[in-house]
Amino acid sequence: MGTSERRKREKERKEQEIIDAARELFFKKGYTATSMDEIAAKVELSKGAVYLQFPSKEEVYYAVVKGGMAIIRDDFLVAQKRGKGLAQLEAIGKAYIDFWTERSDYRRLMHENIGGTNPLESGPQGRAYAQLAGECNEIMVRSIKNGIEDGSIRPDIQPERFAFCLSSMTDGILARTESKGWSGRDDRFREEMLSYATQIMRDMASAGCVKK
Amino acid sequence: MGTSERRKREKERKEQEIIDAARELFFKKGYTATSMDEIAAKVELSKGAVYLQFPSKEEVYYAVVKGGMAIIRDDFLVAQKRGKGLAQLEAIGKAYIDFWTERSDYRRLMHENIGGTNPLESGPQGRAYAQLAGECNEIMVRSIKNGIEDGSIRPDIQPERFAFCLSSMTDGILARTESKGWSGRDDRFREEMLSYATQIMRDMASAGCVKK
DNA sequence: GTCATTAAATGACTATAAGTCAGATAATGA
DNA sequence: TCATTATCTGACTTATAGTCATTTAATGAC
Repeated sequence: MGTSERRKREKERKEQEIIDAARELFFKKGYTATSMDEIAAKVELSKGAVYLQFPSKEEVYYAVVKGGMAIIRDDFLVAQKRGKGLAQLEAIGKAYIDFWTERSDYRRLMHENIGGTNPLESGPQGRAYAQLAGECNEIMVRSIKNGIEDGSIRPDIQPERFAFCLSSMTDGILARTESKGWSGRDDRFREEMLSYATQIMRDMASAGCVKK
Repeated sequence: MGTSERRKREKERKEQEIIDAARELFFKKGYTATSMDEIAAKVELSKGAVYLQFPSKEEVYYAVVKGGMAIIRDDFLVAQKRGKGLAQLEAIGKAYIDFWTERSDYRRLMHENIGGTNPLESGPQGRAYAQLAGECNEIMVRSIKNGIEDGSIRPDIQPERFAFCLSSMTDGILARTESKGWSGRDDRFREEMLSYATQIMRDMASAGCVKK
């Protein structure tokens, strides 16, 4: 019988409905302010039924932000398509900043720090999310290596470390300017800082920048 | 009468006792896992009495981490004392990394993201904390300006922006390596990254690094 | 010393929300 | 028709931040 097959599809459709409802609520009210009861109500299910699909609220969160990370990954792949390594890296940097600038919904959600538990320990959705984040990192590292090979990036740059520092700087700026702690500036300020940060790193990576 | 004077001192002593108890518990179990009831029990007071001193758990948090930020500020002031601007900046960077490396207690606590609300809106303790963070930033900016004036730092560096990017990178690395999301490495990895990050920024700021 | 007034402290209570689970309901297929 | 299995329900448990009516203690005027 194709019954179990259909059941599986049913289950997946329902899972997607929950993710869609959660995304909408998370975007509107934030993660913490959204309750599982609200999500359940939105998909017209009981809370128990939601917990049948996701073991925890955190997993629902990762299922949602996974979508954002997938967009970033896809943008990175496009950015990596043309040009020398340095140009690829610049395009990747631009794609990253564009994403965070344009998708303020994802930005707010992804920087509303949850308990900060390890996604790898959260469950399948957390692992899928971490997987995508890892792919993004690999793409960046790949472009840096390309740049070193084609001579557009300084050979003494360490690809993995440089990529880590670069994305950490961006994330640090985003985290700070999101839950604006000390410097309560606006969107303009964030964009300026992101732009300045990429400029610094570009100059740094560029083969044209050497120690005298 | 010196009564109100004594009362005030009493109140301050009690406040300090609460902060001390909270620090110990936060260090041991983390912010989230520590309840106000536990803090109250530790100082042998009722929860209500604790709320007489602090309007919220968050304010207790800021009262505690304020201590860590004060240490950083003091270390920065010492680091700024001698040498040219670039040497000052390097010493500040080293002090920052040393603090986060040596004080894993403060590091864990200060990077266990709370709801991420604005300290300025939290209350007096939050404001005091933000004040100290601001001072740290000013010290860094000051040293960069010193460096530009004495010729040890590239004149085209923008002090405020550069300082912001530098500390954001460090914070970003710390945040990532603390609640290790994708790259579940160890202390060694964090220290390597922090060291690499400061090296990059030093090279960048150095007057010896110019675009060909 | 007495007592009204003010300050300090108590802890039971409220509110909120994540996660559980015994029992109800619905689908399947023999 | 009915046993079996899958799905769903929502009341319940647990945990904890924050409140507040009530009690207790200190103060100082007389």
